[in-house]
Amino acid sequence: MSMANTVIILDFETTGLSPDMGDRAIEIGAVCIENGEIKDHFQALMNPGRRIDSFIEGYTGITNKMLADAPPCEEVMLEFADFMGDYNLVAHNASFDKRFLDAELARISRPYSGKFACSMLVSRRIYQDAPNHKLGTLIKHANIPVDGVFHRALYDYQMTTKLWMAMLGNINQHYDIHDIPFNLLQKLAKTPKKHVRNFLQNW
DNA sequence: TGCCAGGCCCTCTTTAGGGCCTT
Repeated sequence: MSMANTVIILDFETTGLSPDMGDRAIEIGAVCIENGEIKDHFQALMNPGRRIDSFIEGYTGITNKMLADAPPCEEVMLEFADFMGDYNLVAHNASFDKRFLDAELARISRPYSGKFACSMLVSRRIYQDAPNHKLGTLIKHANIPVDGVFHRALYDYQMTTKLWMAMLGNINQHYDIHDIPFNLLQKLAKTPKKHVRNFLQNW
């Protein structure tokens, strides 16, 4: 198995926007993708040790009752740390998920060496004419079918996975780049939009 | 329902401000 071709796509639901302001993770959903195929997944609610407000209940679909029965953050994050290992990571607006991953893993003293790529930054370059680059909008823009009942807390990581696969397929198809390496996607996320075509054509 | 934070990105820019994304 090649580590370079394996990535973990993840999504956190949290009590708010900033771990520096005391916010905690309340759910983690993740998929392990190896050579473009889903190999494993991880999904768990976690109890942050205090009640969440009604906005977060409505926004995520996660209730205080659900969290009361969930194991504590520390227990879930230990299991997730084993799941993610040192693989590279993908998230939609990765700077957000990275802050929470760093904060939660620091609490249990679990360092990791995987690097992040951001599906939102890549989408701003691959789908430059999308109305906006919210996850739900991109799913519609790319004509990606969404199966099952939409429930944000449980399905965002699956939609991110479908979006990520669609963007890899787009690059593969339009630029004939096979076995797209992780560092291509990291560099693409920093490439000025007007230079994206040249960047990919000259890869 | 979001004022919080932070990185990206555009522009009436770089001696800055504000919108986009994430919960």
